[in-house]
Amino acid sequence: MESPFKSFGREVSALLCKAYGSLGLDAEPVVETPPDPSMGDSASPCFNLAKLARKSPVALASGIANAIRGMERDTVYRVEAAGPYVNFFINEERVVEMTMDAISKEGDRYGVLPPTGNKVILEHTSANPNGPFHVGRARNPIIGDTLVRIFRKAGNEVDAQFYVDDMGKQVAILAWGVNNLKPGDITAVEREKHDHKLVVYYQKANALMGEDEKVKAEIHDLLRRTEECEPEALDYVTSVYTGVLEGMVESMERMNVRVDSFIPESNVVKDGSTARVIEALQKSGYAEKEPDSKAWGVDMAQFGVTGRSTKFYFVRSDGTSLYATRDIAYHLWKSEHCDRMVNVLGEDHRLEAKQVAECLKLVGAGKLPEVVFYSFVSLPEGKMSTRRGRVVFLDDLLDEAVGRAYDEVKARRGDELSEDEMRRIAESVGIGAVRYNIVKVQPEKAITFKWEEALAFDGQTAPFIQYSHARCASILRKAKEAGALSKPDSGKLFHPSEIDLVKSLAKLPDVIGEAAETCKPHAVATYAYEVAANLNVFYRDCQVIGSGEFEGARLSLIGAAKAVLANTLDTLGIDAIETM
RNA sequence: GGGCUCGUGGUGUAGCUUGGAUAUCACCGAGGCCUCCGGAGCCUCAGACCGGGGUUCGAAUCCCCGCGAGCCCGCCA
Repeated sequence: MESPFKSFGREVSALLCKAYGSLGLDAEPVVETPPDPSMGDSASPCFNLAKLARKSPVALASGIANAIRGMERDTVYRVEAAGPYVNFFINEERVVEMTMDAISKEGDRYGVLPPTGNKVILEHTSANPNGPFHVGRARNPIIGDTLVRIFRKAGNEVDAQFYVDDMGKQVAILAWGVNNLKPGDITAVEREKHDHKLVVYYQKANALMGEDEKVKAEIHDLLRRTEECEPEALDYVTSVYTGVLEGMVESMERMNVRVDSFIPESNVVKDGSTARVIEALQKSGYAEKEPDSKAWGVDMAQFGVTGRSTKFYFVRSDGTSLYATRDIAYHLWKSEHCDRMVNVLGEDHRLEAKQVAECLKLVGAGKLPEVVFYSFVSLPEGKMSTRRGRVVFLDDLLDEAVGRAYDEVKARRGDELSEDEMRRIAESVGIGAVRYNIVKVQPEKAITFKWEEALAFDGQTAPFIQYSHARCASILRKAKEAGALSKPDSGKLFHPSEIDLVKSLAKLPDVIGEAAETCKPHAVATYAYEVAANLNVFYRDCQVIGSGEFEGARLSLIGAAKAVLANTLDTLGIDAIETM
């Protein structure tokens, strides 16, 4: 069923078109949201009509409003001319009825859109499995997983894919290090997780490679063998990186991030698709061979790329493929297995993504990926750098957040909750705070990591939203204990705070749909806060339990708000807890 | 040198796609609110569209020129 605001929006446009017609105005109506709710739910400015009709916008507005007042209406309750604007007020009774009805029918599934029949392959994280996540890299799984959840709620079948770079330099260095260095060569780490224990081998091997020609030669030999997909070489690196990957998966799982498929890069070499991509590019007419070399490239200048070098190579002088070549093959494969491709990439991949996209066109791909780029997270003292030891590991951030959440719960409710309950709540609150803090900001904005912001539990944060949800749960529990028998009656909802809350609940399906359409996870984060804030205002203004004839309606409203908060939090991958 | 992205109160941030009325919200700061369903809450006050041009009746929003920050310009990934 269509959401109240969608119906309203369509009706407003239709009414305006009819009014324009009856007044002989040949123009496309403009509809916008007024700055203040007291001015209505939608508005149409009449400035652009002034020239056309040779009348003042003020006169036009009142003429249009008068014309519309005579028309039959459904969700549009009131039409008013206010200066040069025509303001439309939604029929609040209908909004309440439609929304409460939908929520009571659909329950937890309210906000889940009907199936689109589309399959979406959403690639995210795809980090080199050579060490633990730091908070910069953590932006990828959080944005990615939130998008996965958004797309699922928007009615799509989604495959969340992690493209594992098993042929690259990073894993080769790691593998060499693990197999050639002794524990005495490296500095010990406290954490038992494999990604933390193994990354030090990578770091040491990386350093040695720069000093020792023999090491460099051995690593390059290994790299050459993995690039040729020599089975022993691939097994060799795989046996090492799986340990790191396990550690990374563990961190992701702790954050409620789940990947459906791990696709090793070597797949697209083994199955011959990379070779086919190379051939297709060579025949495309846009590629050229380097003289006296097997190397091939496409000059990207013809596609608007500028800079010191515009040449994009897809075959090396020794005839082997490059990372981007294989990435094209991978994307070609994806394009044949889904209706929509979405990638979450760091901003450093912008040029590569452009090169891949242009080449996909050249080889006749049916569709191109939609890419969400995110900017990097830096520290107040500068760029994050693993080499210089200037990093904050994700695991440390999660531990710290959960620890602080634990202190908070213990201080508030230490005497009524069991140790186990407090631990569970702390985990949900701490993890939620971290996820929300990262996802609430537009991906393309750079973030400077500050502990006090990452660990904030009040204001626009996950704990605030979780708290609102728990508050609903608490009221419903209390009502049940008190044996509240009041019948739901949405006709009894008319306090302004009740209406505001219902209006925000009504938006959920639109918010999900729009977030999926525009790939904007932060829109859901903003919405979650809006609902929670409206809930708290309602809570302040309206007594629920013991409110007599209003009790039934208000209990339903609390139930509806709880369902929306739970569903919205779930979309953000944050636990909707019953108590905290 | 060239390109891409970003720039909104002290700090962080929404709005920018599709120009429109008084620019959203949070943190910090100042002041206030529990005999009442959970104070991780609520209320009041203070404070911002990087600069300059242009388009327009109208620009945070579109265009151009600057400035500042990030990222990229490898037969690496």
